[in-house]
Amino acid sequence: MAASRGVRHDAMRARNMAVVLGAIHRTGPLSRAALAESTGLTKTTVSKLVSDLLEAGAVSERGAVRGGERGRPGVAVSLSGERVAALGLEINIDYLAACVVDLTRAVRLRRTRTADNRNSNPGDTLEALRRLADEVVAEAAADGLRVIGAALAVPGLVEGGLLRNAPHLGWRDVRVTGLPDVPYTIDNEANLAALGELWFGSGAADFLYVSGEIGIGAGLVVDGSLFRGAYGLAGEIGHVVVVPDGPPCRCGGRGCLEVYAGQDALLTALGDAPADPPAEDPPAGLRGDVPAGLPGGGTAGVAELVARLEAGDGEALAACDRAGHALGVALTSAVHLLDPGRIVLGGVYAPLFPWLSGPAAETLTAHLGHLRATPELAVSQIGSDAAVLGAAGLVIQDLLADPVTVLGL
Amino acid sequence: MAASRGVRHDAMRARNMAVVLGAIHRTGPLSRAALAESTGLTKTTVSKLVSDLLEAGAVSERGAVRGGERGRPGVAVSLSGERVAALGLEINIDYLAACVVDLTRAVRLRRTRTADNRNSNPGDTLEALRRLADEVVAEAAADGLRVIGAALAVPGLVEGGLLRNAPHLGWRDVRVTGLPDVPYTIDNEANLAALGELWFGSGAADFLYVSGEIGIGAGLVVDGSLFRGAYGLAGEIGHVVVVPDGPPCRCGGRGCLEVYAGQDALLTALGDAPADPPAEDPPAGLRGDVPAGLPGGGTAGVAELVARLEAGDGEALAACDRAGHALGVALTSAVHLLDPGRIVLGGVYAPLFPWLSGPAAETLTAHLGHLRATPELAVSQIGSDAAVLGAAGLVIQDLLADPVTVLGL
DNA sequence: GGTATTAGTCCATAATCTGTACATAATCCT
DNA sequence: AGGATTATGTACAGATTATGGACTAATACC
Repeated sequence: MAASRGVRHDAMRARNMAVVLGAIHRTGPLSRAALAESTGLTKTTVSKLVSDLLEAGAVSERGAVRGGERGRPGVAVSLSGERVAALGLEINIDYLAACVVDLTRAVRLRRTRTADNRNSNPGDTLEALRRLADEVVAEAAADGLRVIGAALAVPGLVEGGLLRNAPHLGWRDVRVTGLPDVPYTIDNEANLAALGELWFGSGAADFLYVSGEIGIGAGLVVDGSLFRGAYGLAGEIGHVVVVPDGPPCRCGGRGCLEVYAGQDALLTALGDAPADPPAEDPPAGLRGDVPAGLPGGGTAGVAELVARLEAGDGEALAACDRAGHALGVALTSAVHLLDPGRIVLGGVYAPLFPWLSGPAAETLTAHLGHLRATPELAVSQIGSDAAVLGAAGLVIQDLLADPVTVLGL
Repeated sequence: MAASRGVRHDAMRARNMAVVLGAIHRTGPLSRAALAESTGLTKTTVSKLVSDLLEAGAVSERGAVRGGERGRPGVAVSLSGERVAALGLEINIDYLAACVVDLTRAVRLRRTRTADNRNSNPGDTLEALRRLADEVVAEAAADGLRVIGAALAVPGLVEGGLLRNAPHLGWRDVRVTGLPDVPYTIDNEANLAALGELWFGSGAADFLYVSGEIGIGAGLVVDGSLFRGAYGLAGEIGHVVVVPDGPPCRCGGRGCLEVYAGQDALLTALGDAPADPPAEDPPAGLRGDVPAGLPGGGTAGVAELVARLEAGDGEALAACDRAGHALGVALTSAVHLLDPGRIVLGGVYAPLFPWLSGPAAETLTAHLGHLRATPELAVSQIGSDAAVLGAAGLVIQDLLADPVTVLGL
């Protein structure tokens, strides 16, 4: 626990600045008088703070606000999408992505480069990412937007600004450098995807975002903020135990969710590579072949799976059914332990949602019993953009939380 | 999200008061000069704040502090255990408990009344609790201690200060009233036990406290604060799925941890009441009779179980082994989802620790594979007092977090 | 015993918010 | 149409709290 420091007048002012900006952000355009009302500050104080926010380009005046009442009309103050923006970046297994989001969380630019980053050289990949970033920053500048910070999503474990381990990239202990000259942070892709769903998705403030990819990750958002656990490793739902004596998983354990509902398990329905022998003695409800399969290959495979499902292919439907039931078991444990508000399925689960959600919900309801209501199962609204958007959103969040520091007021 | 309010000078002062008191609490006796150094405030400011804390009885001067250095020696300022105290209360299935803890977190009084509160009348039980509370408050007053707040631990679901449902007490929607005339809060027993372990136990700031009782609850502490989930229902480890098609649980689900490792399951080893038919088709590693049994009866049963274990009784050892393995499976899921720092076993698991921890750790390590190191399994240091102590500790915590409000400075 | 050094207090100054007064701009009413 | 009414936003004096340097106090070193 860092020894907390005393606060001075400037901290009080910084706090009030954040309170005013936060009120504008939450409630939408407000007059100075309404801001004074909702924050408990006086009109005088609000006026001074708003004038500084105007100067910094964080807010703008948008003509009169009328409530049909008598008296002088107020001047609406709203977040300005014209001056400052955030840069979101993502390195993933088969692409690089960048986006620019303005202060109103409107997506202004989005750019993706396909690239095979499996076992790539970090230097080369980062150089390509830098070019992409420079490009979008320049385009944003042409729109009058100043990028005030960046965040980078990576498919791996991040600790203290250092990418410790990204198995699918084959990277270990990589320090990211050479990005555009703004403050930046780096975080795990699943975490940022959950935040992306928070800020750009359905708008709920409490949910568990479950992202099916090669592995299966989850990010828990409680009251609008991300739960990370003691070491930042929380949400590893892919290795929750579904069957204690199930087939071995690549993690070294047995019967993990990933074995039943990972991308590879789903794609074995395509008949590509039933690599391992069938599971030994799986209990009822999870019977059937569950090879710890080999890749059916990227998102193309998922598109083909969806095509087969739509065509009513029995094998494909059975694979989804099996995965859905396994997901339901894992979600039962997750609901009891994490108590999420609702459950959002993203990643490859988003296109498969129509076939997965039924079995998953059924199993979940059966196992939850009467202790609590079954949380709503919803599909992610933003699909594969979740992580980049979440990264940009994180920068915006930081700005809203402390505008004085971020904007140098 | 409550609209956050602007802060004024008094909030700045309140914050600094908490910072100063927190520094004293964390670091132990400190001179005013050292406080100024560690908080970043000036000596003048610290002096004024300390003088108010002295007057309120929160801190006391304890003679000179010498570092062997030259110059005028500082006056050590430390938390005062002489003036203010907190009241912890607990209603449980077979007893009522109360304790008084002073500001230094020293336990000054502890009192337990055995009482059968199963399906009791809330009014009668609360009246008995009030008498107990009045008694200890009076005794504390005789010691010069002013009780500034109380917290009550109950075995049930609490929402907004209201006890929504306590199945073992047979209470629903009870509002607690008539306690001594101080501010009080009410919270779930497992949550408060976890906090008790935080403040009165091993001193770790990150852990999952697992409490075996009739049911099995858990409280997750991350960086010194409790994780509650979206609706305050997090940590229900007792109904994590261990075997998807296991025997039915009283919750309506199947194969929950509680079925394998609850107090009743453990006590069936005593041969008291194998009430239900044996489980159908449990997979290897969890084979054996696992009746969703009836009570073997209170802590007396546990004492007998321990006696048999010490005597090397095969049936008892097998029950513990089975429960330990099931616990290991559930903990695997918990570790992946919650990422706790370590795992502390309490409640009836504390006396059974020598027989449970081996199998549990073995299963946990096997299932975690190489993804992460196995968290340390530790035994709770405070046993059955955890919840009352946690309740009192919560009040102390509130005081330390905001001394101005709590002490009326 | 004198000097250096550190602790704690005093007082003038600075930063920020509050509260009242006032100019401004709209609607309402006659 | 014109004045009354009402609400917005700004100006200025006053209150609160922290800062910073000067000053007193107490101890160690020489």
